[in-house]
Amino acid sequence: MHPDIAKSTVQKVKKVADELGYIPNSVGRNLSTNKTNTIGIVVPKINHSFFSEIIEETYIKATALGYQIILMVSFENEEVELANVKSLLSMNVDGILIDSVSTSTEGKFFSLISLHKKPVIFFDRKPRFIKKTGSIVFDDFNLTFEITSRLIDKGYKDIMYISGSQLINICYNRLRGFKSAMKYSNLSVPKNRVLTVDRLDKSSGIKTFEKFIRSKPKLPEVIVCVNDSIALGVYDVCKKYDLKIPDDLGVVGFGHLKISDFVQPPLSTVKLNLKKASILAIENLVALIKGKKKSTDTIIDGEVIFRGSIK
Amino acid sequence: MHPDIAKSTVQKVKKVADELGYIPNSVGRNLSTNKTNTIGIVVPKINHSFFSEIIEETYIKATALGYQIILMVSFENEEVELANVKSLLSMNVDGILIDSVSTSTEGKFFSLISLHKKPVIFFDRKPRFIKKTGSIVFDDFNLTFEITSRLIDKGYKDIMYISGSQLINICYNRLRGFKSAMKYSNLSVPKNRVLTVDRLDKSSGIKTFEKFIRSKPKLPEVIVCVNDSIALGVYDVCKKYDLKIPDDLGVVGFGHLKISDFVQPPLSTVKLNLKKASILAIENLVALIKGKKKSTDTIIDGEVIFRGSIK
DNA sequence: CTGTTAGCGCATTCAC
DNA sequence: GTGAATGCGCTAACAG
Repeated sequence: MHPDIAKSTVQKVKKVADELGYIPNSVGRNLSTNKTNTIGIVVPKINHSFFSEIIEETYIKATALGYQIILMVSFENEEVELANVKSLLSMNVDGILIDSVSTSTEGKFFSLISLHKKPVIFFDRKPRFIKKTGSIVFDDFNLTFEITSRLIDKGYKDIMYISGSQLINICYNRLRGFKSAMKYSNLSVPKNRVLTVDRLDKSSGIKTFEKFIRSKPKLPEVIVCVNDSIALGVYDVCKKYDLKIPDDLGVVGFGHLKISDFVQPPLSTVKLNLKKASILAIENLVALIKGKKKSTDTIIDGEVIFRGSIK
Repeated sequence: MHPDIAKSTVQKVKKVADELGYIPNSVGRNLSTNKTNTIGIVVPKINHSFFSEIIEETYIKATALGYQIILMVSFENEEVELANVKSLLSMNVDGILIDSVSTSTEGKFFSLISLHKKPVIFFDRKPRFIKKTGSIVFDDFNLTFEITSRLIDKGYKDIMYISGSQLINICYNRLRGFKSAMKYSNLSVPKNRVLTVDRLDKSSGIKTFEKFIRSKPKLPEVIVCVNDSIALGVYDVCKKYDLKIPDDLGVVGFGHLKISDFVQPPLSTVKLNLKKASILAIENLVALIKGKKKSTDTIIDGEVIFRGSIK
């Protein structure tokens, strides 16, 4: 657009175009400029309060910055995640934000992204074998340290932990935080007091914890779970086997799912600053896309909430 | 691709391409074929169990049929919705699924879609002034008739209704269902027993019902709300003004939000078959895109659930 | 300062 | 049956 064309002319043309219903075809523009003004987002699930909040917040921020979100869902499956990334690269998104479920593909999806020189931000979950910077993660270690320490302060001693794959940063750091807090108070963590789920969803939590219960074990006093989904799985199993929370068993989660406010008793958990994280993630990604900034790693805060699920 | 090239050759080429990390650029293909294999979806919100379930189910079905979802959010705002539709047309999506918030633009977004000859399916909410076929809606009239009739059977007589704009099909049909059920039992519906909210979200419900409560009215025995969000707004106001549900006031919603299971007391509501509706919507839209079928209108069933929110 | 043209990556068409 | 040329809609570079 030339700056010396009269504004009235520009407006008139625009108005006529608008009246005629003309809408520029962005596919042509995309091909010509090699930019699409789109950001690919890969998450494990949609219909889940944690992820739907992230999707909504990133959508809002991206829209405000002139980018359209292309949403991809991995359904907690690594192969699907790889296919998602391929699709995004095929669609020539300008950058990728990924809450990655990968544990064992050794970063195949990541080398593809690198090869195509696409800016990428790891969000929340990041495979530990990927060393590259450019991430927004939560303060998993310290928050788990804190919630565990405060349980100990309340008098709990025999504490069980339910973790996920140690190849994922969040599982690794949360378990480390738990073990550190226990060690700090000179409490031991026997091998049989750490369970591991296959996937970080409720059904995996049910499967793992029910297997434990069926072995007729001595119950721990409280169970710290790697996230709320697993904790709610524990709730289900407790109900099935008639164990009272918090009297027979305390339960603690991480992540503050919406329904954790409404289950009976309300779940003690860690509330993360999802909005702040989402906004910063998009801002950083757009800065990378525009070449305005180098990759950085940021840790986002959260807050421990104790409620009826513990004594 | 020529059919007589040996399969082994094809596989070899594909393998090499894969190893090299080559991924075809779909932007070029889209321009060349004038197809994008994308479906635009416009919804009022993401972080909301009703919509996030719809988004997830449509995503799953669309992916299975080879289409990528382009998600747009209107945030219950008509102008945003119009901008969303323009963006989708600009991106040259192959078809559009819209849960429309429009009440007064007189179908400006719709004439644009028509002008661009894009297949469109109206989902759930549809502006009443648009007569074109191609919709998947829920059985608003009959389900509201049923829930109201069953309240009457339980002995309720003084029943209030909280509705939304009568220009939106769901509000119109649900209110009609309510009035029909009342009339069927020879119960009157005085003007002051029907409230109307501006928008179909919780905050509008709070605003409207609180204004009513502040006028120190004679309370109805039960309130039937156009949806669960409004009903949960009523819950909030009842809590604030120390009204006990269901003793002081019964409350009934529509749509079965996830948290309606967990609020105290659990909300009586109508559970809709969202998965069935979502799948059918995508199937129909893809059939329209492929020119395999003419537009149809389908009504999806649901189920009345009575719980602690009524006596 | 304005109008013309080449080219983005792919599919399809047309000669060969 | 193969390979080269054309064009999709737009932007950017270029020539006039």
